[in-house]
Amino acid sequence: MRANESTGSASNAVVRDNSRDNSKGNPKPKPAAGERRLGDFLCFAIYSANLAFGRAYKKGLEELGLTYPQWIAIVALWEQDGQTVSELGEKMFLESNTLTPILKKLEQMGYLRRQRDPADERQVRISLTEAGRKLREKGMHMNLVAATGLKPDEFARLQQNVVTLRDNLIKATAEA
Amino acid sequence: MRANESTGSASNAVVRDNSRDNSKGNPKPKPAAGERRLGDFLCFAIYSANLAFGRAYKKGLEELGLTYPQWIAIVALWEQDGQTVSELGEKMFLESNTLTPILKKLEQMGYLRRQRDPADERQVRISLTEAGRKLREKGMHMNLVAATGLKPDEFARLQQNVVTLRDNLIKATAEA
DNA sequence: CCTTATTGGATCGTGTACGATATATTCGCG
DNA sequence: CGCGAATATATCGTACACGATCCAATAAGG
Repeated sequence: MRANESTGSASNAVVRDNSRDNSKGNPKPKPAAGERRLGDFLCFAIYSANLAFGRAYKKGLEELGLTYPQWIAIVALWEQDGQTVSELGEKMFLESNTLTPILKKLEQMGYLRRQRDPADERQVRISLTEAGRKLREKGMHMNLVAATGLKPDEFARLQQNVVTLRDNLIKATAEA
Repeated sequence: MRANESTGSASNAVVRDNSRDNSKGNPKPKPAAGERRLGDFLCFAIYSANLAFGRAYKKGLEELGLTYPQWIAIVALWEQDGQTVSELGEKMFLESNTLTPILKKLEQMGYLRRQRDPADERQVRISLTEAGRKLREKGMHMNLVAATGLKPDEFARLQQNVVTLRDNLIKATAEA
């Protein structure tokens, strides 16, 4: 076994502007100065945080027999029933090509119904079944606030910042 | 005939019992106590922000002929060459089952080499080729800071908060 | 040495994401 | 009314994520 790198430190973010310590590993020899490392990318922070959320939710969702996007769809439908696919897609930031398989799966599991709108047969309206609503209740207990290690006000502020970030990105992307 | 789809029985009219008829300007109808709406979930904010980042990067990455995870791998390898698959996985928060196909693709594209470590043939060491390093240079210009609509200090603080959140989640998940 | 356990990657199956495309339905306009 | 454009959803191909599992190479223990 090689001695030099069997337990490499996980990525240490080095934010240059307000260099906060977070020094827990040993610094590795850096190839160059002045270039951005992985830890400097906000997009990577979000990306990896999303993976981390997925893993944190996994256990609770397994008990429900759902995946993460499936669960989000249930929550979104519980808020308002009878949404069309594209309305749901707006909420979830997904399009029909992603949403349709998820919805078909959930329908097959008996948690929702998909039916063409008689007034406009192009549209499909989604409504939770009784089982679907029950599922939403059962998932109510899943609360990861503690796992985030954030105080309630930090939690709320961070969420608001991320939402703003997301909306700005979408706007900028649409304009470009 | 419609494409295929069996949207279930036709016997049920679309019932919109909790129809909150999203007319613009209405105050948000209050759900029962303790019930969180989609917008209240930090995990959903992160999830959708990640989607938004993917879309924002898409254009720039297309010019490089890379996907988002492929690009992250290039950046991570540029930081330190000769990493093993699992070391790279620690940085990217991915495991071999996800990483191996990505690395094989990048190898096939000529951006990196994968070779068994002679000292321990179980390990595979990854090193960027010249083309791979050039690619990293070419991608250097991709900068979405402006698109985030955040001031540099806000950007840095948000990133640090997300990193902390991620690490707390991982810790909490590992402990559970 | 020989056997067994562990480790590092790879493979497989399922489920998202998403661009490109297909198809059905409705709309607009002559 | 008829027909092309627009709309809403579905399908297809590619590429992640990830649990489960397989395999080769090494470590561990007699």
